[in-house]
Amino acid sequence: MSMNLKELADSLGLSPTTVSRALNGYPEVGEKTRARVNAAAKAAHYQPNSRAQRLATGRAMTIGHVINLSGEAEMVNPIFADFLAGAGEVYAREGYDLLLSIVADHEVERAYRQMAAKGSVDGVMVQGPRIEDPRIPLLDQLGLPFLVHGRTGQYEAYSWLDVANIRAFKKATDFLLDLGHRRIALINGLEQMDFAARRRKGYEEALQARGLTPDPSLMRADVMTEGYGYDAASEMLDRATDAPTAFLVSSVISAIGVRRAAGERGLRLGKDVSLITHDDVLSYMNNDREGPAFTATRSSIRQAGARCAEILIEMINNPGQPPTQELWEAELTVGRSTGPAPTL
Amino acid sequence: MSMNLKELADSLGLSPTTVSRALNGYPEVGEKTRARVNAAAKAAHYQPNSRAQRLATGRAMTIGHVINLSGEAEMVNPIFADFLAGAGEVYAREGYDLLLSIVADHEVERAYRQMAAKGSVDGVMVQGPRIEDPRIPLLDQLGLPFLVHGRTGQYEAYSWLDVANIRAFKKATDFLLDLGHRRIALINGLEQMDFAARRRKGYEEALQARGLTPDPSLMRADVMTEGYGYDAASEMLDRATDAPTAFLVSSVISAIGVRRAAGERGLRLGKDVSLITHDDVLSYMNNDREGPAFTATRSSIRQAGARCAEILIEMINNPGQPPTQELWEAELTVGRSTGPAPTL
DNA sequence: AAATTTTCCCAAAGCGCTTTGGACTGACGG
DNA sequence: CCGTCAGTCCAAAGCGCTTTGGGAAAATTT
Repeated sequence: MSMNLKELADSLGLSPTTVSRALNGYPEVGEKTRARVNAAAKAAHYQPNSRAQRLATGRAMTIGHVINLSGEAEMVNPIFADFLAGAGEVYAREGYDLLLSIVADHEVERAYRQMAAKGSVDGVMVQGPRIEDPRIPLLDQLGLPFLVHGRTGQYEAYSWLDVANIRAFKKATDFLLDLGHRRIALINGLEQMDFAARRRKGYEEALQARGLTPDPSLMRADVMTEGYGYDAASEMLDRATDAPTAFLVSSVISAIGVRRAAGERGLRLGKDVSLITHDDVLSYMNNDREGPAFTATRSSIRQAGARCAEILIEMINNPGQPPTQELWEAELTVGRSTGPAPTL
Repeated sequence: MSMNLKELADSLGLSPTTVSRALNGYPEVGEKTRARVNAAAKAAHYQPNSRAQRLATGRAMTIGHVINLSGEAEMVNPIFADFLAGAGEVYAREGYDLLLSIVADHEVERAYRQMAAKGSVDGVMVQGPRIEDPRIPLLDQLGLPFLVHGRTGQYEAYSWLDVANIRAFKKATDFLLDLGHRRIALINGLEQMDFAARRRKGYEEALQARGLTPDPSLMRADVMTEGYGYDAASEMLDRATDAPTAFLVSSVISAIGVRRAAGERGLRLGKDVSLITHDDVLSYMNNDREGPAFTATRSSIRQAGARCAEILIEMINNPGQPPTQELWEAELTVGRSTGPAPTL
């Protein structure tokens, strides 16, 4: 057991009250005394017991992240790791702990209710919102401060940070159209995900603006694994007629699968077939060695995590403010995976 | 604010003592009373305030995971997500919270010291141990129960769970040798990592057992990104003489990079060049659609996470026991990425 | 029927902090 | 010289739970 407040106070000949106030920067304590206390605390490596501190202050100094395993395979979305890294950095700086709860879909509600009832967090971060996401009204009702990374369709008054998905995918589609591509496939995330719906919208709007009708047979939606990208691209590329000449992919991981499918068929990326992917700038999937391999709409998930953490802490410290909403643009970086549509 | 113990007790005409005991299963309470209390607690959705509970019991009911960002790029190792998913499931089942701290290398010690001093965790999980890992003596000194996923060279008396890396890579190398390969490249993890050292040992032992001398120019060690696998394989495959005919890779992610390098050169996996990878069975990198794409030594990181959590909780509940040590075998599953060595 | 034990419950004392409400200085103005 | 007022410090009361040490009633023994 390490030293506690009372022992530290005794060793200084002061009361716990004064020592506590000195350490927490309250004004009712003499400057020489404060200096003495700080020195002694540092020397003794004193750290206030967080369990006691939390009970006394009524604050958990903890932010909750509930991550739901998606699909039957109960997959962990790999972007969570980078998002957490960004957010965790800010939490540490601000003295907050990060409570992580990884649960199956049907356990999510219980996890939030429990966090609220047990008082183990001061606020929660919501990731990967659906178009209609029950978590938003739930958290509203529970009175737990929360920030959504992404947006959801139905509600208005909540705080969020999102990338401009519609504009990003519109821009990407325009880029491919300008290169002469007309049959562009969309390898998207699950349809109920809000970001996927927005990206599809951007894609469709760009096509329609040029008088093209989106072809449902070129649009796929699923959990974005490597295998999914491979399967979807394989099927499309093997078509006798009307195979796509370009792919628009929602994740670097699936893009790798698309590249594999193309490679196996002897198709060179950027020559025989083009590909643009959304790039979350995942640290272990760096798309930027000697120039980006994939042309991509990019927006760092890690920076988003950091900013989300800042906003949420701000919300917790200043309750009762109107919602914060922040929209980030994704930039289109041209890599080696795009080129003019092949002329037959 | 939700209901607290005192209010619940008042509503039942009982003392907080009795209600607490009833809920926690102590024998000093009548059966009818206990039933009444449980019913009322359920009806009121009563959940004990965890801040108070933790202070009173002196237990944090929390396990700490300190994840260090590796390398200059401060990368998040993607296997953490799956490991956490496995462990998190067990924690939830056992009523433990998961405190996640993601910090740069030089902050790791501070993170552990703080957890110990502030009493915010009952134990910690150690991942990715180095050959000489300062965390082990540190945690020993701090008196914090800990479990290591992997092993470390220098110490004896600590608890760990590890896969038999030497045997796994020996088996994989033998498999390639049996196929006639003689120039086998090793695309390994960072040298200071214990698992990487063991895998190299297995690889070298297998070669030496056949009278072959390991060729340093065919051995690489780095953080296992996709780009690293691509670069290493590209360089080796472009050699005018003595290019490898097979690759042994420590991670599916880097294996994807190797595959890309081979593909770009028109080399077919399993025909022109062979590849065996270690497969942590990451959920979003499924290597098992219609038969495994890669021949692999596999061991589920997620199952390891779950088992690690069980062991650690066991250790926390029964202190003073001798260390638990568990060694898992990795199975070699044959996929489509291996074939006989090409005859020139 | 008295003595003992068991059963079931409660009052009160913590857990280690923060925070409220004084109390005691010395300085300062009238 | 007394009253006022900052300036410093402390005692004590929580925060919401668990746990120790009884105590009264009921059950059992003698």
